[in-house]
Amino acid sequence: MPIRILLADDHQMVRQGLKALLEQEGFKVVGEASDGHQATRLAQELTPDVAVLDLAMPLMNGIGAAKAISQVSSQTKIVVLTMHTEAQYVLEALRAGIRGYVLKSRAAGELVQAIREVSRGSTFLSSDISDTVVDAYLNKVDVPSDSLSPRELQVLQLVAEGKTTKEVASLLNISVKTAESHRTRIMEKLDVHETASLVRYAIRRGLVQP
Amino acid sequence: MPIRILLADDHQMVRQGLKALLEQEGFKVVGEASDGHQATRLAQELTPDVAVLDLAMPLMNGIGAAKAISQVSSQTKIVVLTMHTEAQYVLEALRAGIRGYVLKSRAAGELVQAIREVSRGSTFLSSDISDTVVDAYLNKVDVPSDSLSPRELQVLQLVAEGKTTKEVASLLNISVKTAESHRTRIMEKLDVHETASLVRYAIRRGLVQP
DNA sequence: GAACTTTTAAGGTTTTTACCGGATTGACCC
DNA sequence: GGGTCAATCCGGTAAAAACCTTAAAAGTTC
Repeated sequence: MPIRILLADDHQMVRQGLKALLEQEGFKVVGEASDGHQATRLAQELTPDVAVLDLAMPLMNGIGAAKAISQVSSQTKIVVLTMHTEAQYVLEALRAGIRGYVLKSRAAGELVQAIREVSRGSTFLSSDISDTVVDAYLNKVDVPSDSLSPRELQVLQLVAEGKTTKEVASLLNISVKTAESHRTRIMEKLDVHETASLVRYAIRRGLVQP
Repeated sequence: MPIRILLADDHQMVRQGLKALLEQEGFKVVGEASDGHQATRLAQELTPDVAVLDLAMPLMNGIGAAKAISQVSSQTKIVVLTMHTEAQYVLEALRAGIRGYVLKSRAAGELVQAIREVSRGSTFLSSDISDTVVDAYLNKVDVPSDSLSPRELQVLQLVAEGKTTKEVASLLNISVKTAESHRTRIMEKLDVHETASLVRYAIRRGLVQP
């Protein structure tokens, strides 16, 4: 029985390419998503063996999606696929319980390997990444994790994507007033006072792409 | 005889995926590059029928590579592949003589179609691209300049730094209304509709730090 | 179960933006 | 010289968004 895969990347063309590669390797791509929300819904519906998630996705990024998927489909293993080598991203992913971290700049064989490893309970990190992690561990460089709650991170990402408060509210199924409250609290916590600073912060945190 | 293609994208994994897709369609991928310099060298050496170039590449971006390739291999037609829908990217590409502009967010079929069109001398633009741009291009109307005026750059930077319109006005010794109209004009030119997008654009242009 | 954080929400006020308009200047073109 | 056009400047009004204050469930921690 082939390994069943959910593929999430915001670029359809990239997804189709990866799908072609994975199916050549004998995997079965059972679902495709272009944002974190969709990925979560599909994971719940399909309970795939492995979810391959891009880190940079609209509405909900890869880390958020990983957490959400773990809740709705605990047997689904997660592989993150990204262009980012920085320790900050890697460590955040590891803290979120992600067991596979693969760079888009590497050969497709690494993704294949990662999927095989995580699906049998092991871990896989692209080779450049291992050093980063080891270094960070040895030096005990604890990345300053912001004190924002999950919901706040979600709201922050949407704001940084340019969504109005009204749109944020509707996307999260909460009232406009609640969305405003989240936003206010985020600004308090970060001690910033305008949207522009929020956007720059979100970019530094890797929640959205410049 | 199959259409001979040069594929340039800084992510090997994406390249391999696209290669798989294109070869399924009967194209022949004769070369792969991970930056603009390499793409130019390979184009000179291989004289492919079509070069598919990512816009965001290290060392030399897609536009630069397109110009260089036109010089060293004039019969090579160029298709740009990118995630950017904003008017200024499209216009810059069109001015550089690029005849195919395809979004990564669209289906792979669009890339296939684009390659076929440009290789027989026609043009192809992904459908999501700003209507005004397409209109302007197709009607050969004078292409609206995407380049921001000095004043507009100044305003953009201040906005991206988090200054309120009121502050911008006071810093530049103009009325709030004038600052507003500058900002409106900037947004028109860039084809964006919220502050967040302005901030991200300013960061990409290096006007402000994230 | 007391203390705390998170998430939710509302009412009232202030600020900002969107959309309409116009004026002036300077550069460029025929 | 007259026409055109982009850049810069400014205003009014209506709508939208943000801000301030308050607060109540729900969940966590100790």
